Amino acid sequence: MPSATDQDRVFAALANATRRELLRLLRDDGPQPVRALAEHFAMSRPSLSEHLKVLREAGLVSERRAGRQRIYRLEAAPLCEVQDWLGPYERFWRARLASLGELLDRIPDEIPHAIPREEAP
Amino acid sequence: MPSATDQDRVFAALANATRRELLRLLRDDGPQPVRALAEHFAMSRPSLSEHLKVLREAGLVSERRAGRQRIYRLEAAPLCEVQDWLGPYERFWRARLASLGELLDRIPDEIPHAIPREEAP
DNA sequence: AAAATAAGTAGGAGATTCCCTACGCGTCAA
DNA sequence: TTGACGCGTAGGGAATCTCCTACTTATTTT
Repeated sequence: MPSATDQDRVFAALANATRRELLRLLRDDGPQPVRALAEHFAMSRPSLSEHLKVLREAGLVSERRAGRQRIYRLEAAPLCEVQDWLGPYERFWRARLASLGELLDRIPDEIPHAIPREEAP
Repeated sequence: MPSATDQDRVFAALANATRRELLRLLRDDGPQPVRALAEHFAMSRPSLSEHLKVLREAGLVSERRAGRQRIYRLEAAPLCEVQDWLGPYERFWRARLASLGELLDRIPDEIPHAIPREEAP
């Protein structure tokens, strides 16, 4: 029954700091073999291989064989879909930031009254 | 040891279709009590309560008591942070879409050669 | 051909997820 | 005050996640 959707797989893949760091490395340092990626983690290499598998199945990375290495490469298309998913929510945080702005604007005047000192009896 | 970060909690909260649908309902229909939300799901109400708890702990919803109801409300700030996180990846899918665009531009000319008809012998 | 290298797979332990039913707590209505 | 209502929490079961240590497979080097 619980056949995960594409979106489930993408968000689940992103819900782990190790996998997000893998994506960052592939983004900042370009395509790399597993060995090079593994140097940045305390984790065992097989565990890292499984993280890469999760990213692969979410479509977030692709793999190319080169001799006995496998070069992993960032695939950003699913992230584009995440951004599309965020779209309809955007106006909500814009509204919230706007009212925070107003609040901050009012503070200089209102602070003296916001926390009134107690009077001695 | 693996104390989840804020970002872990947000992505994990989003990695479930029920919770994403809850967010959509709060976005499209505004703040609501649990009962109203529950009408849209086949799931038991206590299970839904736990999904709301996950969303609460990710900061994606807030709760206000009104009599014996609890009104849930969308809090979009963490989604704003997701968008910020996406920022550095944006150029990757733009690059990819651009080259897809080029490809599509070439198709009208190349299709006749792309799948050549077999000649009769 | 044998050894070394790169990386995936098997299998398992412990934690977490996601669903359920049963129950407890506070609030409103008779 | 008694009962009904709205919601959360407890506890449990099945599945999944995340890590590990072997082990296998494929390729390159000696």
